[in-house]
Amino acid sequence: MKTLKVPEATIIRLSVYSRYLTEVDRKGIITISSGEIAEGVGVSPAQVRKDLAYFGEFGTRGVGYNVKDLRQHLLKILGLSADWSVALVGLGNIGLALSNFKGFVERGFIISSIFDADPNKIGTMIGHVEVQAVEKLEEVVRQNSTQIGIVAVPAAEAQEIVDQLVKANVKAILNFSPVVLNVPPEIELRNVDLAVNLEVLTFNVCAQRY
Amino acid sequence: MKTLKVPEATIIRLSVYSRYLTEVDRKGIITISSGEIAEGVGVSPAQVRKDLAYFGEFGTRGVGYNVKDLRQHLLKILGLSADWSVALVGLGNIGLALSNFKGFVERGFIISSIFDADPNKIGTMIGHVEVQAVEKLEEVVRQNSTQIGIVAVPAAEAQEIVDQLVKANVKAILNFSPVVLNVPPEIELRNVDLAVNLEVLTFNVCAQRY
DNA sequence: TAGATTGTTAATCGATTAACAATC
DNA sequence: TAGATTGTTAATCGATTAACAATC
Repeated sequence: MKTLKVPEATIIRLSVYSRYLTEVDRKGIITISSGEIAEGVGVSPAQVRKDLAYFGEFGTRGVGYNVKDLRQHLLKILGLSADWSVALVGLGNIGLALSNFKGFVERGFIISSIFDADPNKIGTMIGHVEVQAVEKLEEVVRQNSTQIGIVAVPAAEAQEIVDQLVKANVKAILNFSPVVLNVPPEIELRNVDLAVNLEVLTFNVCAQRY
Repeated sequence: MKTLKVPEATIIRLSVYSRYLTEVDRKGIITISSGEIAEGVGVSPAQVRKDLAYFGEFGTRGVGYNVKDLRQHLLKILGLSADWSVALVGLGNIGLALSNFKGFVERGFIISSIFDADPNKIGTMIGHVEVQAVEKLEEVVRQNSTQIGIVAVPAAEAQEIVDQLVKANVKAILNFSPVVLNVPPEIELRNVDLAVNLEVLTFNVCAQRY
């Protein structure tokens, strides 16, 4: 199969389009044009069509796209046809916030296990999930066949946790610790770096002076 | 002044370099080469030198860069020479996590006001900051000359909050709501979209099958 | 048919990489 | 001086934009 490489920026936009289409669908709108999607999410119509073209032909010339249809296609492309089991490691401020985050459940990300090192937290319930000792991570994650790990532990512990997640056979890791992590090339890793986001803003604010 | 446009990817990396240099400096290391920085943060040496070259000549040929020096230069470039006053709007799960996030303080981001709509939260203290009614947002933010707003409110309210922040003269907004926001062009806006991050991962995990 | 909008190609723009002269 | 490493230019690679033929 000729797998034309898809830019990561395209994937991010597809995710945004799909969420926008959910909203549009809720309003009962049946058909939408690339121009309307573009308007709704703040990109150009050409960009929308180009992004979709990586994956097929989903529209009808002269008409546009069927909202429900396109939405389903996008969810399929993003791998969201079925739920994903997620392991959350670290129940500090950020971990706790993530454990309650509605946006994950809505998109089919089910937090099926939670781990922490603090004895006071172990055994407590977060929703229907019991917080477990971090020592059990590898065993539990492996048994659940959990494919995604979310790392929200202090920077100093992050690499150790990631190593354990890799041993437990997760396929992807979302990291909230502000450290550079090493993983084998077949493991998907993304970093969410909150301070960096603010610093891009401050740079731009300062750059306006020039 | 000839303001050569700097890629956003470069700014993000400068932020990462600066944090890495903080770490290296703590170990008492005096000099570092572009190759060592590259190794430490997972990019190429050419990339490091190119990124720095947008802003000047900070190294010595044959020797490398002075760690403390380069770190200071980077902090200056990123606009981190002085503290920034930040207004946090929304004290739900994510807002609460952000209010306690050490990484902000470390880099000079001081949360100087917090707002929420919930009467039960108004008046409570988060550290040294009293939670205020969201109705006071514009007045307080303006009086504090707060330049950065962080939006962590439900999607439905986000645009309204952003409009108020803009009226109150903030220069930059970091948005955690999964909605597309409209701001005047002079306002810097960045979106942190947690679900999108997971979806890039699931796409890539699924794409491995091809 | 006439109008609208897609899918796709070509042109443009921008970022990364490689190579090397400058120089400590 | 010889070795090392920067700063910078040119080459490559990749993504976005513009334009338009295809077609509903």
